[in-house]
Formats: sequence, C-alpha cells, structure tokens
Amino acid sequence: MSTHNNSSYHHGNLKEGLIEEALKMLESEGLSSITLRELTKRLGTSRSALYRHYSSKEELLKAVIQAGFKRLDTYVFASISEDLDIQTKIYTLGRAYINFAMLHPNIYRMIFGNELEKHREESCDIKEREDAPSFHSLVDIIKDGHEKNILKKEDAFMQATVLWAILHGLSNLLIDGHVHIADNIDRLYELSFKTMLDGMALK
Amino acid sequence: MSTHNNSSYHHGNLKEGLIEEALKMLESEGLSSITLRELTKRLGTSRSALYRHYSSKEELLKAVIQAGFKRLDTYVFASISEDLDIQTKIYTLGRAYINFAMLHPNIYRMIFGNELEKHREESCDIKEREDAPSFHSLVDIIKDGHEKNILKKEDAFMQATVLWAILHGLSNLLIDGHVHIADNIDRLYELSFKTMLDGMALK
DNA sequence: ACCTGAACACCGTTCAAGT
DNA sequence: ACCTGAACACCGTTCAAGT
Repeated sequence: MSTHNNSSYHHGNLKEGLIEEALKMLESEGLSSITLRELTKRLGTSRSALYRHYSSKEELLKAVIQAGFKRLDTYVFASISEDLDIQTKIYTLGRAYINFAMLHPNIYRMIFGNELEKHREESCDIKEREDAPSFHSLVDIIKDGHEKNILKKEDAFMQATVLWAILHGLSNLLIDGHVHIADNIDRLYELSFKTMLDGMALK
Repeated sequence: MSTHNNSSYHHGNLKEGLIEEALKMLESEGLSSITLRELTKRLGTSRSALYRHYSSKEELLKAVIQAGFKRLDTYVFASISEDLDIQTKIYTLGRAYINFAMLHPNIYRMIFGNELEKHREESCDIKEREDAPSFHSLVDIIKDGHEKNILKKEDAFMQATVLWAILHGLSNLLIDGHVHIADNIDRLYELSFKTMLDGMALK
C-alpha cells in the first residue's frame, strides 16, 4: 500500500491526468464543455488542486493543445513508409492529415485555433510545429523530388507550406460543414492532390 | 421632435444596432469580448431589451456571422473587373480574399468558426455561402477558362472549391500565426497561386 | 417595444486553514 | 501536493411590473 492510500489523495499524476481528461472532454463534447469545475470533478479532486499544476485555465489549455498536436503529428508521420514513390508519399501523408481532422474535429480545431493566440508569441509553439517530424518529412520528400527531377525546384520549405495550406483549408472546410458534398470527399481530395502535384511537377 | 424623444427609448433600430456594435467589438477585441451586458451597455439599453429581437446570444451571433460574411463577399466581389484575363481574375480575387482575412482576422474567424455549428444544419448558411456572388463569380471564371481551353475541364464547382480550400488554408495559417515568414506573404501567395494555376492549366 | 431591478445557475479564480 | 469550504466578480437568461 502506498503511503497515503487511505487518504483522499488519489493522484500520483494529476498534472497529466488533467490534460488526458480534458482531451476526452474536448473530443466528445467540444471546447466549451471543458470547465475546471467539471474537469476536477471527474478526477475527484478539488478545484484548487488544479492550480498546483497550472496557473490558469489558459495554461492548462496550452498543454492540451501541445498534446493534441503531438497526436496529429504522430498519426500523420506513421502514415508514410520509405518504400513509396514521392507522389504516393505526399498523397498518403495528406490523406492521413485530413483523416485525422475528420476523426477528431474538436482536437484539430483546438490545435490550430486562436483562443490562446495572445500568448502564442511567448511560447515557441510555432517553431515546434514547423519542426514537427511530419512537417520535416514533407520537406524532405519534396527535396528528394528536387534531386530526382520530379518537382520544380522552388524553396522546399515554402512548397511544403503551400501543401500544408491546402490540407489545412480542406480540413477546416470539411469539419466545419462548409462543403456539402460529403459523399464526394474522396473526389475533392483527389482533385486537390492532382492539381497540387501537377502544379509542382517539373516540365 | 419624435413622439418619445424625451423618454428613455432611443432606438428606432435596436436590432441592427446590436449586430453593428457586436461587429465592432468582435473586430477590435475578439469574440470573447462580446458579452450581452457590455453590448447592451454600449447601446444604452437594458439587457432584457435584447431578447425582444434575438432569443439568445447564439441567435444574435448568427446574425453577426451573416453580416460579416456579407462584408467578405462584397469585398472579394468588388476586386474583380471584367476586363482582366482569366488568370489575373483568379489571382486578384484570391489576393483580395486573403487581404480581407488579414485586415479583419476576428471577423474572418467568426464567419468560418464552428461555435454555432450545432445549429448550422437548421439554417441554410452553407448554401447561401456557396451561392454567394464571389463564389459564383469564381465558378463562372473557371467555366470561362474551360470554354477558352485554358483550364482543365473538371467539374467547375469542385475546382472552385479546391481554390477556396487553399485560400482558406492560407488565410487561417496567416492570421493564426502558424507561418512565421511574415515578410514573405507575397512570395507564399505567389507560389500558391502559381502552383494552383499550373495544376489547373490545360496541357 | 422598450424600461427597471431583482434573481438564478453557472463560471474562473483566490483565499484561509487544514493534512 | 493535495484537501475543504467560502468568497469574489463575471456571465447568460428569466422574471415581475412598469410605460
């Protein structure tokens, strides 16, 4: 038995437990469902206990964003394998990206939302994002395309950003219900991908 | 003098005044700054007066979104003139779109945000959006490109959606601070536009 | 078609005082 | 590194009663 097994202390890991539970609430009920009162209630702790780990709700949500971003990054990164050709790699990575957004719309929105933007400059989130494995992979794939004379030799980082932009745009349009061709997501992605790749192709 | 000039009634047009003032608050201070208490205070009315026109805060925000969308639509539509060639029309329209987002980030976010999505299916916002003059113009420009054998003959509506997606993606990345090449917005837009147009070009 | 003024349940945050 | 319990200012919304 632990030292205070019979006390009312029950979290060896309240800090992580909080963001774990917050992610659950976010995913199933949306951002507005996350109240500190409900969150601490679910974990069986007092409200003030939360302030031992995060100085405010905003600080906690920052941690939620980071955790959510890591999930997206991992999901996308896992989708690509080395044995694919360049076009297929980009196709697969992009499709995984959009799939994640559609599977976890609330998390996706939170990651790129602006609720906490005022404080974004303070942290180095943005850099971290662009240094994310999945984004770096994309840049590397593009550079590989340059060497193999498949893709136009523009700035690879910027080309990756353009690809990111269309994936981000498609994801947002889809999950926010601005495109009502729900049955044609495949066609829409296919056309987007084809257009981008044709536009980037050498010759 | 009007019939109740000396009374405490001062709005012949409270309904429109509310969304006008809400747009101002949104633009300058962000969505979270819109509280019904502050809003009615600014207009010098009682809080309960608001409920004569909108059944809830959500209902009022819906009207704010519609007004904001109309501004975007008007702004973009005004940017294109008939005497331009097809590529330049698309370039100009797209640039105007992004400029609006950067000029009015809070309004842009509100328009496409999801805070009110639950109720979006009830209304016909989405249809209205796709029936917006600026979007229809884009579809027409693309159809023109088909006839003149300049653009690939895909579904024009879907091609327009792909273009919309990259504009939406770029706008969001820019206004939410996810791209830190602020000085290179022009280059980023240039490359995006060139890639899309090359990808859509016939031959 | 508004007004005043009070009330309700909910929120994030901050205490003082304990273990 | 937590707990209880109370308090604060703020919020959207709903009244009853007036004009």
